[in-house]
Amino acid sequence: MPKLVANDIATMLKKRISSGEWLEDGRMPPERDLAAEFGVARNTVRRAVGFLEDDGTVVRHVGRGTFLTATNPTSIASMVARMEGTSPADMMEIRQLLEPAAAAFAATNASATELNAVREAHQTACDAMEMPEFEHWDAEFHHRVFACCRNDFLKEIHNLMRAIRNQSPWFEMKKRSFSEERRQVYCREHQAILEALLHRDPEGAKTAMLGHLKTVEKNLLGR
Amino acid sequence: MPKLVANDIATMLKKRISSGEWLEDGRMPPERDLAAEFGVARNTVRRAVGFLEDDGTVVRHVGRGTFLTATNPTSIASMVARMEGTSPADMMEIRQLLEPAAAAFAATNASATELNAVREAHQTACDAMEMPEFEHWDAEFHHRVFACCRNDFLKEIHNLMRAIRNQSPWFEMKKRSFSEERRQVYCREHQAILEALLHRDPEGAKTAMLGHLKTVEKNLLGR
DNA sequence: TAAGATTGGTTCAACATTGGATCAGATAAA
DNA sequence: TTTATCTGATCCAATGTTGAACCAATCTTA
Repeated sequence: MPKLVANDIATMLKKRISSGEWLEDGRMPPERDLAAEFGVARNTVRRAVGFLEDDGTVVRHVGRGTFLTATNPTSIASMVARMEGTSPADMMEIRQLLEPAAAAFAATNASATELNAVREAHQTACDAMEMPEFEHWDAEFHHRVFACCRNDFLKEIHNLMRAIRNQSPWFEMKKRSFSEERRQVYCREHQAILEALLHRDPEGAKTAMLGHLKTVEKNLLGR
Repeated sequence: MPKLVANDIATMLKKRISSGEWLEDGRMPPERDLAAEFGVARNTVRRAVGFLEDDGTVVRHVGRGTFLTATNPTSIASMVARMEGTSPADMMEIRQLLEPAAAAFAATNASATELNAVREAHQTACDAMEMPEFEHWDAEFHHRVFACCRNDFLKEIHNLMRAIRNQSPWFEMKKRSFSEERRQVYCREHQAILEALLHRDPEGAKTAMLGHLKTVEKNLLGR
């Protein structure tokens, strides 16, 4: 039987792909380069890459090159797209993971002006009587707490969550669950968080935030 | 050197935009200037700026210039762009928030087949001797732990973190910090996590994961 | 207001790179 | 020998970059 070099090259390529090579832009070297690298004719490389194409590992475009499908550059966009369909239950679970920790960070790290911004958002929310306005300053309160912790990535995750929650199905849900009584509860709970921040009390801020989020979850999901 | 210069220029421009350049008046330099600066033809710059226009980062007006629209920090595209610049320190902080919790979820929620997948990733990583291959199965181990918890949003956040860590500066950093000794330490720590999962021990999984991430942080950041 | 300069929009031809396709010949296994 | 595979080569088609020219909208200046 002949040598089946193409098969070997295909498995080598697969190994290198799965080991993270060419992940940066998802683009493989030209067939001519691979042929030179493996010391083999281009036809053989073409056959090997053809196998990868057959099992969907790779896509080829004339004039452009060969690209990995597993890690194409649209993947970040597609992740965000999937996130947009996040269920309220999942979201609340993650908020209860992140926000208490953020509050604790904030209690130790916040500057005076940042704390002032938090207080201001809290105050404005308490004064707001209309649901959309309250809603906005409520979100702003949480946002400013995140702004206090010195972690940019955490801030961006929160921005992402906020963007998702601002979409229409969420808005409807929040509107349904809104009531004057609940608004007052939220204000009291925000007050507790704020005071813990002002007292530079990480543990207090953490538990106050967690308690608040439990309330929000109960109201939002009705359980 | 191959093609797709326009792609590279587009990502460079995005980076510079999200790093706050040209924020004063929101106006980018003329295409002719950019072409000179990057040392490419204006057509290439036009194509690159065209990409930015496509995803809404920028608007163009004949006779006036090209202007940023991303002064709106809540746009998803700009959030993703900022996340891509996440520092290793920030990333590790968030991993230490999320992954122990995910491990705890996994210990209570995972199905037998999911746990088997985790074990398989662990085993393959332990057997891998090359750095890129170990790296890949290491990441896969963590990924499969996340797959066990029943929260889709959490999974997507982890995908996001993984995508960020797959970018070139991170890869270099991981390569520098890699050593055979550390690989063995990671294997032992993964083993501990896996065993906690198999014993359905949320607290154990949580602390094992946290300990592991502390080790990774120490190795990666050198402190 | 009018003229000129600046800037993005459009088109074109030339060239380089890259995957697609084919063929004749060499090599090795059945 | 027959058959499948690899080699080396050539040509094609699609795509990207370059450099240039010209147009149209806008701004600046006289």
